Amino acid sequence: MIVKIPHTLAVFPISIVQKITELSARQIRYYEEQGLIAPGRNKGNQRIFSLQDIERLLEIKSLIDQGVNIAGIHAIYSKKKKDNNIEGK
DNA sequence: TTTCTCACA
DNA sequence: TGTGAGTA
Repeated sequence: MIVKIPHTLAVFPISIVQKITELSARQIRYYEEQGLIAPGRNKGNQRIFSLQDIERLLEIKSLIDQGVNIAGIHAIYSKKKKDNNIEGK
């Protein structure tokens, strides 16, 4: 049987995200603090990331590598939202 | 053991 | 950003 898993389903702890994105837990938490990502929380107040969160983190990572700062990334994401609105209509 | 928050280098 | 302290 084939089961479709939504990328929005958050189930990964920060240790897994750390390995996949190659970012430090410090950076991941910092980017969340800056509003770049919005992972959920489990009962123990621990962050739970979805595939979408991980993909966003990978994109942020590449941007940081290119020398883009938090403000710059914010600008890029707000622009994307705009583009989506345009193409979405 | 692992993750969390907070504070300091 | 990294790291240590004290928790849950």
